[in-house]
Amino acid sequence: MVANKALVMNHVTTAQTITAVERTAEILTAFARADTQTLGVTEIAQELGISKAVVHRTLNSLRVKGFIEVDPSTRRYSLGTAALTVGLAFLRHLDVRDLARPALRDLSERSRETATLSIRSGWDRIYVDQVTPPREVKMTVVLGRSFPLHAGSSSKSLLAHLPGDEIDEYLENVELHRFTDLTITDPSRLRQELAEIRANGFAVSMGERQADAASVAAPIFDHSRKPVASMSLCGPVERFGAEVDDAAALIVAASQQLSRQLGFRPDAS
Amino acid sequence: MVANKALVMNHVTTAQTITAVERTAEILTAFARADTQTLGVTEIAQELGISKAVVHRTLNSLRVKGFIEVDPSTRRYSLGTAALTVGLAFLRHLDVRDLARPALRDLSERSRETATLSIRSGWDRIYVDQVTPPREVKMTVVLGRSFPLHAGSSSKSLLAHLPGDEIDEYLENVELHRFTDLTITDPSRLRQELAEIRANGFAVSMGERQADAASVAAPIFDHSRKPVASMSLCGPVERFGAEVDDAAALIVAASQQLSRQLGFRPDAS
DNA sequence: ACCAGCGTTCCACTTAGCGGAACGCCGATT
DNA sequence: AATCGGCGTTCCGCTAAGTGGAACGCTGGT
Repeated sequence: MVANKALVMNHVTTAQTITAVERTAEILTAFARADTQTLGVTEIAQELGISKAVVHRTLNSLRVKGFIEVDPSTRRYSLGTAALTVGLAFLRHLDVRDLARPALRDLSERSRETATLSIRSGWDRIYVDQVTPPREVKMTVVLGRSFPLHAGSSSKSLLAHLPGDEIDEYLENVELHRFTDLTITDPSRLRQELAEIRANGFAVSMGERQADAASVAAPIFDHSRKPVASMSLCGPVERFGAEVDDAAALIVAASQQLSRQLGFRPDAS
Repeated sequence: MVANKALVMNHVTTAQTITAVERTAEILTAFARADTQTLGVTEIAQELGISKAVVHRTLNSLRVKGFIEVDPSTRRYSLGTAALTVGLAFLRHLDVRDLARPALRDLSERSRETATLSIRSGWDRIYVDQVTPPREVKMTVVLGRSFPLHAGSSSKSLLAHLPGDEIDEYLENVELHRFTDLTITDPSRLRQELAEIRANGFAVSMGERQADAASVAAPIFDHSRKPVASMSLCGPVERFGAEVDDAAALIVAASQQLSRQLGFRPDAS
């Protein structure tokens, strides 16, 4: 017999999560976010609003499993090799990366600039690969770092090709964080820009995410016609400005071929 | 029963760990170890001996934090982008990798074989980088995968240069797992081999870890004279057999230079 | 010689979460 | 179409596992 569920409802809704696990995830993420290699117990506890005792025990548990290492002399903690093993396991199953590697090399060689690959993850994108040219002045991105979908050409090219309702959702829920003076923070202006990007087939950014960097990007679609990744060419803004048109042609051709390799079929409907 | 419990309690109270955290680590590691991209709840629960309910809630918590993704149609789980972000953060702070990159390229180009870099982690080593030659038949290693310190040339070259008491500890506590027919599983024969490796300055393996692969490796020392990493050249056993001497000379020179760059100073004491 | 602030440990309290069992759903089989 | 095994998911009472404030012992800076 099924009891009356309404009666149970005044109880706290049964959380289908475990706080200790979420805290673990947050602590690991804190190490990834930090610009210093090591973190201290108090530092983490304050940043995440957890008691020192809990942070310490969590770090200890992670240390036993190899996700965290501790320097016995300084008593400061850093990421361990198990973190690497798990991260690279993710990469190993990322087909688009292997597929894009030759294209990135080719793009970088032809343009003599940096070629990057990002994948979408929720309202973010993440750099997963790059090929840099053999020049003294060049751009380098941080692999694994995530950025929101409104700033920079890679981001915009992904956002532009999402279904309309998802774009609405993004514009309604995500604050358009200002990275530089040139970041587009006005939703209606961003909408206009996205329409242009769809018309052109590529996105351009001149210092929207990083002041001294310019880039051109185009999306990569999978078999279900969703934009899953994005390739870009990028470089220092002073010299890349003149290269935009050539770079755009290269990046569009390369990304279309990759989409086809992922099973994407353009149609007329 | 009650008295028994009290005894167990007394023994366990000193453990400064949280089981939920350790389980989390084990579940993430299970994804890295699996050869399939996705895992199911029951599958994980059985492998790790945890109840399905707990696995489900843990996965759910990790999903919220981006470490795990779920395919709604198949209800199967896979690693998420946060795992990548954390793993690459580890890599970002790994100085030896950046330092070794040019050397790996040079080694691979000169030998026309695969050059690899491993770092030590406890009683294991982990591949963190490789450069492969542009040939049809070549060797490729799985980055992020860990192997024990007794099998293969990279492993042996690290083990050989540990302090004597640590070698003893390894031989006493770690079972010498047999990977192939040629894996050295006899402790005293391994000891002999390690002495030879120290005398030569490099280690050789012909199919000890993988039947059809051969390799030559030399250790990289840091400022405190500890072997922290190892470089190898490796290839298919039939053709690499003839190249061993040349490869050994290359790898020894390169590894010694890297050690110096890490602050290692050889002395006569 | 002195703190200030760190990482670590302790301990009584209590609540978070465990897990056996039940549920609903899906795909394979007949 | 009907069956059914096995999956992921959810429920709920019980309890041991974990929490966190406070105390401790270092260590490095002054």
